[in-house]
Amino acid sequence: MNNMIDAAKSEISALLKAAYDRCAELGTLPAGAELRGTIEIPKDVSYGDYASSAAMAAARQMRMNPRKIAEALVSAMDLTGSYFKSAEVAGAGFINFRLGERWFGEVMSTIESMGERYGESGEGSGERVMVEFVSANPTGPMHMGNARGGVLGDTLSNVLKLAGFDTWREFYVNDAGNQISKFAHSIFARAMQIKVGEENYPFPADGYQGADIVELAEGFIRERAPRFPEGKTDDEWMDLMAQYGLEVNIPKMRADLERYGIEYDEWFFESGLHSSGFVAETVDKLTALGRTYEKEGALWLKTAELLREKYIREGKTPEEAAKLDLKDDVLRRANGFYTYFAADIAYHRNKLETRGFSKAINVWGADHHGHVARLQAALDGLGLDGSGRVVIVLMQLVNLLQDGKPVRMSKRTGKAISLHDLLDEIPIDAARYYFNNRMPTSPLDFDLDLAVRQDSENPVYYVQYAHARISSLLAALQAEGHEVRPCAELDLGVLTDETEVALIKELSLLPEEIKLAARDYDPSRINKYLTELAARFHRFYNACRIKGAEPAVLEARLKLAATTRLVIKNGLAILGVTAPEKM
RNA sequence: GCGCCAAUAGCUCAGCAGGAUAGAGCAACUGCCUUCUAAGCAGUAGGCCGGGGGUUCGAGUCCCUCUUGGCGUGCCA
Repeated sequence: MNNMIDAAKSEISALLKAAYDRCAELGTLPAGAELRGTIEIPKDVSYGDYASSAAMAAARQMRMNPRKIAEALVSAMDLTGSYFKSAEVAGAGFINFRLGERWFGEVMSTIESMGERYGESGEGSGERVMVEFVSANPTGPMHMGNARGGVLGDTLSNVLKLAGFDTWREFYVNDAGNQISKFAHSIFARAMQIKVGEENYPFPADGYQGADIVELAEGFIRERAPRFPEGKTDDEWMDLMAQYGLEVNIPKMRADLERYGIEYDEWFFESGLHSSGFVAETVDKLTALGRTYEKEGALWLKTAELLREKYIREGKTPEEAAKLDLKDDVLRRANGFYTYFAADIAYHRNKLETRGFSKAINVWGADHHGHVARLQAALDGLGLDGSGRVVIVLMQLVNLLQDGKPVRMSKRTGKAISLHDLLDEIPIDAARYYFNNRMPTSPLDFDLDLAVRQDSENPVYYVQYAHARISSLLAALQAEGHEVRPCAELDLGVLTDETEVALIKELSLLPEEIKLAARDYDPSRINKYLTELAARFHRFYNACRIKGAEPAVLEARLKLAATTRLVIKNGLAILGVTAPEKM
């Protein structure tokens, strides 16, 4: 088994069950009970390595004092050949287990045999899931929120893959709809201003103000239409401008993301859903299912009805559901165009039905949370179980700070700091670590002055330093003729210092951390884990010298250091952060 | 009004499907390099876990309620 935490826990379950069966047979405990209770790792090592609360959980059912139950179980327990060297009763009825040499040896040999794949598990059983993230509007540069979403989506994809899911990364390109029309109008206005003078042509009040729009207008005239505005209607020009703008912007986005270490399996274009008729077909299907109605020339989705059904399925009473203040949504405007919502329903139908992903996982900014339940309910209405299969990871927004004060960001006024600029300022490793350093649900303050600093203030260096330190250590010992040898040739039982034991236990946690990060859609756990792992190593390093130790101890410690380096490297790889040999 | 997310040390945040004495980093103070990288380590100090009820053998964690803050509630995306 790769996950030595699971291995230890399942052995405890088996030991407890065997002990209980024996007790029931002997009559020391009442028969017919089911053992429950948690098995956990106590915070305080003086309580052992694992603790079971089974006796306390069984107290009521057996009508016995929990301590008496625990004592009966422990005295009937046979630890011979197990991972544990002792089990004892403590506190109100906890059974505390202490790990023995066999378990520590297996942790080391598991990591050795798994190598770069250590951390993998089969939780996902190969299930195909899509992670859609960033999906920024291609009408301008990506901002700090996209920078966070990019790291979150990319890292989450890595975590899911290691947890056994067949993961697909996708960028949804919103190349249709109102934003694009506004984009075209903005470029058109800038182009006119170039031709007739800024004061002679008004810029639309809701247009994109950024300098990038002026550049697009200049580029368009230079490369595509030196004679603009002659020869075509305004609408024709605008179509060409939108097309040109996307042709320039999308490769730029792709390049910025690649520089950031993010690559997608697919860039999926919204326009394709419209041109293939899939949006219209999806809306028609909802209509055929009786889920729409017409009002004031527009076609509406009965969102309120769908949401009430969803909430009742999830446990609300019909009375509670009836009280909620819910609104319907327009799918097709009075002008005949489909809304973004209609396209989004079609897109998710495409993910789940056409392409058959078992889950559609989306990283969204928290400001879109109002759409989560609506989208799920709409897909429920199509019979696709949107409530179960559409997972939205809501990410709180980024507050940019400079000189300790918030910087107001707005794409419309062009005052945002772009991802592109950020990557010019801050090392990729620091940015990737920093943006993944908080749970998605927690707002993130991005302190420009702090992130720019390339010193120990930046937590990524703490982890990287441990890796570099080990690398140089291994090199120094290699120069003296000491090679890292396989577990089979070593006596790892000599690793008895508390810092050594604590380090091995920490090494065993990576697969478990990945499993939990995947379960909770929270890759920031990996940052915390790596910080803790690095801390355990630094403690070991300060407490135990390797050079000059007894040969058997030296070799075991050398192996421990090399194993730690591998685990740090695997962990940093999940984050897309490099593991330097030197610092 | 309704809905979503939050509230834990001076600051920024952890707290793993409810477990034993609530943790880390930063900031403050004290120590540790003639020996493997001091971007490191050891230690001191710092808390009615927003208030109040409830469930439980046991609550920072679950439920209800109140208070405060962020966000949302478009024929925008």
